[in-house]
Amino acid sequence: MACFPALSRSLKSISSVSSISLKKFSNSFMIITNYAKMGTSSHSSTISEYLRNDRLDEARRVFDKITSPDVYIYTMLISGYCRNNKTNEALNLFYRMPTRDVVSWNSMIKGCLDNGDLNKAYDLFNQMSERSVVSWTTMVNGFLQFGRFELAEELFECMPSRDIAAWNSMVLGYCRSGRIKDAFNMFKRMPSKDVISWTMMIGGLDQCGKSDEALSLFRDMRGVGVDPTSSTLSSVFTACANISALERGVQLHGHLFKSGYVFDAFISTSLMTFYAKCKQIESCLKVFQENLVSNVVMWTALVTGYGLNGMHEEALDVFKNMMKEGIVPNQSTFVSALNSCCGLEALDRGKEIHTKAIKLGLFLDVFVDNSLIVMYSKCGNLDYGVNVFNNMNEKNLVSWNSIIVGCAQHGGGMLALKYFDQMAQSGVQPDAITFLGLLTACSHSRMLDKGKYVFDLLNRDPSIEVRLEHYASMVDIMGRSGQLKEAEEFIKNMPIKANSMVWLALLSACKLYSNLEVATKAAQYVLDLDPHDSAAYVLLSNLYASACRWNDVSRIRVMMKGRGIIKQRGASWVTLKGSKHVFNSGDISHPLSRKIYQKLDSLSGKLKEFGYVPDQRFDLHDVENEQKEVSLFYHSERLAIGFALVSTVEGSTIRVMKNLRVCGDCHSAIKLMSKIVGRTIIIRDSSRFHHFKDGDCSCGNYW
DNA sequence: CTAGGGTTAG
Repeated sequence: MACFPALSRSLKSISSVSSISLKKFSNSFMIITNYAKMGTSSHSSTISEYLRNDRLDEARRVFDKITSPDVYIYTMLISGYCRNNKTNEALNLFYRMPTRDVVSWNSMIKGCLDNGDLNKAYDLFNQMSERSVVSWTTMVNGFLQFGRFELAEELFECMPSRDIAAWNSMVLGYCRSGRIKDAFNMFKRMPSKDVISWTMMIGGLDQCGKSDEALSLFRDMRGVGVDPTSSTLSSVFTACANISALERGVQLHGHLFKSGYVFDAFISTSLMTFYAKCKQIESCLKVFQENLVSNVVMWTALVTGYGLNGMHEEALDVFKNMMKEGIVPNQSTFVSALNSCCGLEALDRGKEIHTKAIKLGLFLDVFVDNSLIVMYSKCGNLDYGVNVFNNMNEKNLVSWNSIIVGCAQHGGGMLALKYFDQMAQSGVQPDAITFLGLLTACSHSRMLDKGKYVFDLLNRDPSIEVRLEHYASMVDIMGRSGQLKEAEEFIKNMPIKANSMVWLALLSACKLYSNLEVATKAAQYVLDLDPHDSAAYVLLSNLYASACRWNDVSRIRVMMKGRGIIKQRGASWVTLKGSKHVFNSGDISHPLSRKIYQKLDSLSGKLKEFGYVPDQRFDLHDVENEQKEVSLFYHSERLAIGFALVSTVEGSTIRVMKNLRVCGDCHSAIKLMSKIVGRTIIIRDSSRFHHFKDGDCSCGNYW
């Protein structure tokens, strides 16, 4: 209220304007307009044509030639300036106008609002001598858009007359800021509703996560005989998509189809997304193919649809095809395509798409850049992600979260904290994901004190809900530092009940420190809470094995068998020139197998010279239970590295992905290998990235 | 396209 001390007073005087006088006013004005139009119609159409193409300077040149431009032409130009964020030019013209009508005032007010100047807009509004219902609605909308709900309400209540559009503005304003209850009250209060009112309310409910209520409101709407429009149906299909209401959506789709409904791009796109989210990718494709028009949004929906169904190759094919068809991808398309690169862990493909984004001038788009950061870090190239991040003009919460999480996954704990500092300086408020990233960073870099500090910060921020993931991460941090008892106490003192994830973090730490006593308790909790968590069995079994408690080892194995728990088979892969080369332990199926084994054998000789002694414990009962008879030297990650060594340029970075954890013996061997071959070897295992370089690993040997 | 209210991809 502080900004607008005069509101209540001015509203009182304003509200005395009767709707009757407003009507008279606009009628008489229409005559003037039409008269004026006749004299300058040729100029007016030229200017209009220029403005349509945002050629402001040319429009202005024509305008300047007119000796006495009428209100209509002035207003046209003012609106043109406003649309192109040139409020000052618009205002200059506005003040220069010999006479102003209600439309020019309204245009100017809207322009100020669109360019972020609420004060100026309200100033103008107050200066008006005659206001139409549009003036009021524009101003109400302004307050709503700026989150000034009290002012919007006050102004709305003061309106001398309200039409449906005015009411709809209130409903929409509330919906857009998540005030769904207020929106619904307003909706119910409306003296009469049109299809737009219903549509907005349906869409609003859906966007607030109340998709089922949205669908039942749609039923109500049909019950009172209101016919849906394309907008309504789009929102309805989106609601069906959001709650995977396959049957409901299919029914409606069929019904519309049978009634000969003409599907426009909006409905088709929402239908596609509906089918994609319901895992009906064929139907999604069918809608796409059957639609007569196709635009970038529909193509993007198809790219995303394949991505949602895990068909990332297909998604990228669609991305390629759309460009072949001459459709120019936009930010959203790039976001989806890059997301599929993540799904494929295909750094090369990601780079290609990055190059295309640059060519299309989208390299400073915050959404594209955020996706690039995630893509690069997930595909194993944090440096490129950092580079994108550092060059961004505008960074939002997602940008900061992406870079912090990226650093965390790559073991860059200090870097993550550095970015957190910068984030605070930039004034972006952290959220639950930021803190999860920071805690992961501390855990992966074994930073106990920093971790405690971060956790404390999190707890002191009342706006962020501390979730189980945060607790699990904190347990991880304490556990990796060997504070097993403390971690156990911490879990017992949690304000919310720990789940299996939290106890599993403790169990992992017990494995690291061979603490059977705490491990037994932790394992009990994990298995009680989630009897199908195979990780818990594996950890426990390995713990018993390293303590040579073979009876317990076989007891666990029997238990697993009885409960039908199968350990995942270890696999590692390298993506090279778009193809993925997958290796299992002892694999000899790859065409280059002979060369790979030769390479590894010659390397193992050198490894011994560097003092490497194979750790047979991992051979007998390693974390992934790769076949015992297979020598340690041929674990899947080593085969993948061998492949990369014989297929890539000397000195280049090697990137390997693995589905399980790297075994301890491989970890020591790969460290030395990185030194011997003079290569950086980056391995992403099931929980993080390891950067092997010069005989060392970024994980500090705890992972 | 001289002014106010709704829809699709992310």
